[in-house]
Amino acid sequence: MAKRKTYHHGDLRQALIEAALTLISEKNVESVSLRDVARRVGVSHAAPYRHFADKDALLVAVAVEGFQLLHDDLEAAAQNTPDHPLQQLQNIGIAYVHFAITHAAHYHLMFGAYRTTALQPPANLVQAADNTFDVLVNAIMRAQQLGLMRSDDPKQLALAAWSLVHGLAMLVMDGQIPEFNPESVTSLSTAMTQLLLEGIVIPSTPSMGSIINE
Amino acid sequence: MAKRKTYHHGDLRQALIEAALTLISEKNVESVSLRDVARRVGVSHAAPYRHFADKDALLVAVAVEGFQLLHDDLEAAAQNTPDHPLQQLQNIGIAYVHFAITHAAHYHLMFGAYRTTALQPPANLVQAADNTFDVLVNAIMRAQQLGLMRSDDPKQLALAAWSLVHGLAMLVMDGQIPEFNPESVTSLSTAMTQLLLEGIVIPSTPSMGSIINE
DNA sequence: ACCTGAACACCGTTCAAGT
DNA sequence: ACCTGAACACCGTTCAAGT
Repeated sequence: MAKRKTYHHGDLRQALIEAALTLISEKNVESVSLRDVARRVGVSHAAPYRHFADKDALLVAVAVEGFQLLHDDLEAAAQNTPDHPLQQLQNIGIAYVHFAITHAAHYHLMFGAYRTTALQPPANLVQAADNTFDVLVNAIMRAQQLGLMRSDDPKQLALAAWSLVHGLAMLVMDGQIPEFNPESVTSLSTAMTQLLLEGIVIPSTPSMGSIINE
Repeated sequence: MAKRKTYHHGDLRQALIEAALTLISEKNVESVSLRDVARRVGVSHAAPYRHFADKDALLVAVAVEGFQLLHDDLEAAAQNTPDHPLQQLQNIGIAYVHFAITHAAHYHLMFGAYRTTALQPPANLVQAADNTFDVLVNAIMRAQQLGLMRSDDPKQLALAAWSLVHGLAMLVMDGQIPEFNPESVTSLSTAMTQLLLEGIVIPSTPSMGSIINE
């Protein structure tokens, strides 16, 4: 009892972040108010302003934590099959989509939090996203070093992969895809990443290799 | 004068949709209030409820119009090069990203409007999205008929393409990509669609054709 | 330093009442 | 039928005041 009376929570800042995440997971990003979060923590509705400039700043902090979680998931997926870079890359993609689906509200927040007020995302959010992106870039560079992948700019290749899994995750989360049952998501992301790896045109037709270019 | 006094606007419903789109384009989706829209049209803040169940219903109507515009843009892009299905498919992808960038606020609304209250998007919104998606599916089926493309389920192939352009558009709009100047977007979407067409692994290595599969 | 409570200018939504 | 104006229960944010 004595400990808890000390002007609240020891670390109100972190408590607010965790409460926000909990509430967002229970409902969705848009319908969580800053006053909700304060109530949840047991503090007045003005108290958060001692730790965050405004509601957006709190949401950005939650988003940054999300990118760190995603980064760790992707790294773990990469470590599972370090021997085969192409499998590794595909596993990263599958883990990416899996994270988005199982942390839907959090994931949405990660890419839309700042937009309430600011036009550009804050620097630390972009930084956290870049760190995550680098897991992809590194896997692609390893594959290139082994001669398994085109020697294009690895950032370009990684952007294609990121776009694919990000778009797929968004479409699934937004209910735009019929096959939306949680189990089929893995097979779906497996098929999609496979298509990007191999290409969707007929591969073994030497005579048409240049038709696409120009 | 006489005409405009007739209990407002003739078609208040359509006037609200257009005013909402204008305001959303000027600011962004989140910061536009239903009362703003009513003010813009010159009507009381309760008047919209004669035509829409709630704010979400109005936003969904705006989103449906967005999908119709996008559908028409994609069809136009497909008609430009009807002779070569692969070029056609790539042009559709480029036009898709171009639409998203040039109608950023509208595009965001199309994929996030309903989420304020509902968990699943309303049926007419999904229908409008499906019509747009079919432009992609049809282009892929034509390419398949000419033997230019894998004979996988065309919906699967179209989903990969949709995921790619949707993800790319989202990342660009969210400021997550360094190369975000408007001119380079076309070359960026050209490169990305090209990668999906051709694949990102080294194409001409017959001995490793089965490594990716399991 | 850190938090509170009242206050301000807004919301979305409802509903009796007007024409 | 279609719209209004007041009212309700909320917001995000600010700020003097308390400990």
